[in-house]
Amino acid sequence: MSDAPIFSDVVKRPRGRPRKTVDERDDGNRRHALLEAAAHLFRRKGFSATTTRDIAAAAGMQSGSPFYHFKSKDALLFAVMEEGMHTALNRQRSALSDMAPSQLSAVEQLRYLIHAHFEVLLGPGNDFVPVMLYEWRSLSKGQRKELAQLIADYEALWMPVLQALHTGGQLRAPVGIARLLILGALNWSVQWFDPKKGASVKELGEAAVVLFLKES
Amino acid sequence: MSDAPIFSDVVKRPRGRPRKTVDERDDGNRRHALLEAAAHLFRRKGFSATTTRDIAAAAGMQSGSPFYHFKSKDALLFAVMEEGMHTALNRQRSALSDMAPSQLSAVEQLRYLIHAHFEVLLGPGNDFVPVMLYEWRSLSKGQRKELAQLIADYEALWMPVLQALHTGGQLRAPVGIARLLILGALNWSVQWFDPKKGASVKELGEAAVVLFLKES
DNA sequence: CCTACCGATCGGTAGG
DNA sequence: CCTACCGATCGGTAGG
Repeated sequence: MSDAPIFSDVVKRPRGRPRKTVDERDDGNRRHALLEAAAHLFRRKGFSATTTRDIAAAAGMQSGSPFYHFKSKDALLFAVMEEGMHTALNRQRSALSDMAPSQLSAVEQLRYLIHAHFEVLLGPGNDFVPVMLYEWRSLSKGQRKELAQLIADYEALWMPVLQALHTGGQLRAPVGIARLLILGALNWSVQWFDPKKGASVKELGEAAVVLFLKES
Repeated sequence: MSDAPIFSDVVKRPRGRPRKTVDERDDGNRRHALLEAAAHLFRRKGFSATTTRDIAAAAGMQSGSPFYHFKSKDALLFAVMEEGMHTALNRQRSALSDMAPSQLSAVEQLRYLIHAHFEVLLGPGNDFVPVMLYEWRSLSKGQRKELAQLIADYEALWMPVLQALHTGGQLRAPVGIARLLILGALNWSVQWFDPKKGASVKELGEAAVVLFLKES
């Protein structure tokens, strides 16, 4: 057997995992693998109890490598939450624009908002939003302020619908408090919802609609 | 002034903080000071981000002293949660027994349950129940199992009331899901409630009653 | 309940 | 993105 390499590029990758095609290059791919791993672990064990070594291992890297992609553990948490909020906002905006042409009733609009909210929250493989909901205290003041804008945008989508329901008599509680209580009821579901038993996400959404509205 | 002690017990306490009366002895006092400090810090920073040194300092002790009262940091967390659940259960049971003689309507019973729940959750200086609600994942399997019984007892107090409301047509969602959604709406309030602004605990309770019931 | 301490782990970095 | 490593911190303990 000859020691001489036949193709020069054989020499060029002596170590590392093989790369199937040119399109699978590491661009933002590795970075996002870290985000997925971080979201999963932050949710399961909490931010503080998760080590950057855990995250690195889950993404198939060595212990120091996450810091090539993120400045700090904090920055990783922030990036997870930011992606979670963008997912939720995009999902909700497309839900609202879908129904704009048909001019649905306020009741139907709330139904859409609730179902979309549950889907983002409880859908398979979406750990980003739960982390956003349950690790707020781990953020710095500056990070909170930045995310607060996205949260305000999200809540603003609900207000006109709730206001219309209040005016129409289907929602009797004060609108501001109603929003907090309703979103709380929905958000708390990440603590107990189990897709493998009990109600489905769809059934859960319908139960919520029926619970909050005087008629539906 | 004579150097000779008049009472022999003056000699018996050469060091330590002065003790006002015999009744204020350290018995379970120091232990409970640790529990209070732990509850406060676990709530504010989370279990994992709180060090046993933080807790010791907040209780006026040295770093190793908490382990004289508790076997481990885990045991401290468990004790905090257990006390939280006992507080909630006792509060709710006395609320229910208060109204038994007068035979209130199911609507009034739910009103009592909701108000009592908010008071325990949002009342001043009660960090025990919030820790119970938000640090569940930090417990071991065995600890979870032990607390699950107390939680089941607590939830069982709500079921007959919700069932009666469902039968009476004031609550249309399935009773099991309704309980989860309602308690979720209430529990989430620890994330946003601020006694210094917005609604009071009482107003919040009334808003919740009005939100969930078809008539009230 | 304090003093003094240990072994382990953790976030992060230099230099490639 | 890996190797090798540092300084700091942490839960817990022995012995009083």
